[in-house]
Amino acid sequence: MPVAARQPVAARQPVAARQPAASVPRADNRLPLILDAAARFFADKGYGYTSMRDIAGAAGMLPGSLYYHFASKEELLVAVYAEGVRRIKAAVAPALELDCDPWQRLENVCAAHLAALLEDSDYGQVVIRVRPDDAPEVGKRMIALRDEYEQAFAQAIQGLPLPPRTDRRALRLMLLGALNWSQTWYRSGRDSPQVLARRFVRLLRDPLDA
Amino acid sequence: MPVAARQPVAARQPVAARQPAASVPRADNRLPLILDAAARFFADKGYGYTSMRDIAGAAGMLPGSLYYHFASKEELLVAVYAEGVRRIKAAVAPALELDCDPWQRLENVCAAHLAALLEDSDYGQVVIRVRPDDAPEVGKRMIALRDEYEQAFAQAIQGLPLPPRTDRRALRLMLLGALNWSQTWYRSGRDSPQVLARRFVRLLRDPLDA
DNA sequence: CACTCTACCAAACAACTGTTTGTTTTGGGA
DNA sequence: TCCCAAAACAAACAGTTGTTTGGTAGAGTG
Repeated sequence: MPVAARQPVAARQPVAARQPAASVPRADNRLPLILDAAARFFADKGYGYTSMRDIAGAAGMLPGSLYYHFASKEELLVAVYAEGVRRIKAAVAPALELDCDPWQRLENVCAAHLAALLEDSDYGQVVIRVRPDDAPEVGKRMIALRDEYEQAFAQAIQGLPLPPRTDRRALRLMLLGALNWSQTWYRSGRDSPQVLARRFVRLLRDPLDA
Repeated sequence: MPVAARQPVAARQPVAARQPAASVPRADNRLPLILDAAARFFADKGYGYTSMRDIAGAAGMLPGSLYYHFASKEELLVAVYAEGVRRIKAAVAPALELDCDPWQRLENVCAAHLAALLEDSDYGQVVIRVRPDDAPEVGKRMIALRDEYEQAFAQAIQGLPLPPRTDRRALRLMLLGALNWSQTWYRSGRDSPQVLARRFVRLLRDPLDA
């Protein structure tokens, strides 16, 4: 699937600045359209199973035209991925800052995380679905982006009043894993993210040993 | 990536039976080699990112030769997938049948599940890594195979002495999700499956609310 | 020893891949 | 109005993909 591996030279005039003057983007810029289309395909077919032609077609343009905006397919992926992380962070942030019971806060954070992952937009799904090593050239950047967010999640766990010697790292991995894996079995219209978050947190909070 | 989509006609003489007599397989059959190679590639590159040439090369034969044993790439995948499910089931079965404390049994089941998933062989990893919809033609069969196993897992949870009105379904989804997602962050040589299983089960069992 | 399938080789097929190149359209500031 | 850069087109490139076809070495059986 790496197919070509010709020199990735960078696009003609990427999205970066120029020498002389303003380099003002135009109003009819279809870049957001490209990102939306890419996000949709990456989310429900996966990165490798999506071709540049799929994306270009959905955005109403020709494959080659994408390379005016992105130097490569992988660069397009990071753009979508970064936007995905940004959205998840934005969805979780309010819940994180709300001043209330730590357990309630965690539940809200989980609910926001789930909603961003399962319902809100394709961007969020991309972050969970696409593996960094699907795009070797930019994998490290993707991991960095993801870690950045997970730190925010860790913060919600750090605030919990837990018994001494509780393994907070294990707790984080367990909860985040359970949430992320829900992409596998979740069906829209049944239990809402809010309800699921409540159940999961309650399972952790309450003692199950009779 | 579906590339061709020509008529899948089925291989010349698949692995099925013949009309006249015995159809005795030969001793130097390289079929297991093919399966092993496929499992290895599927496990660490993913289904779509693995080409028939990759597999054939690793098995020391030509791409076309694979079609003597399998009618298509997707059929090869189900074969590997089925073997993967079989191995996970086999790994978990002893723990499931052992007569002991239900919580201890669950922990053992989780440990076996994790070991099969992370360390034992590539076959197990394929079951978690490859999504059924990566292979549309055989996706349903893959789901059926996976469900078959998850029922066994549900059995371990059914045996737990839980407080009334505990949501066993949520508990199963949560635990299984956490275990399966571990493929993302697990690094061999650090905490063993046994240790991880113990931590996870304990987090559920003990009350975290101080 | 002759025969029969099993299991493979060798070579091609058409479709599809990411990407490049040169050219053209078009919006917005001067 | 002119003009330039932004943004897109049109067409090709070289390589990879899953798969098919016809042929053949060589075990295993009688």
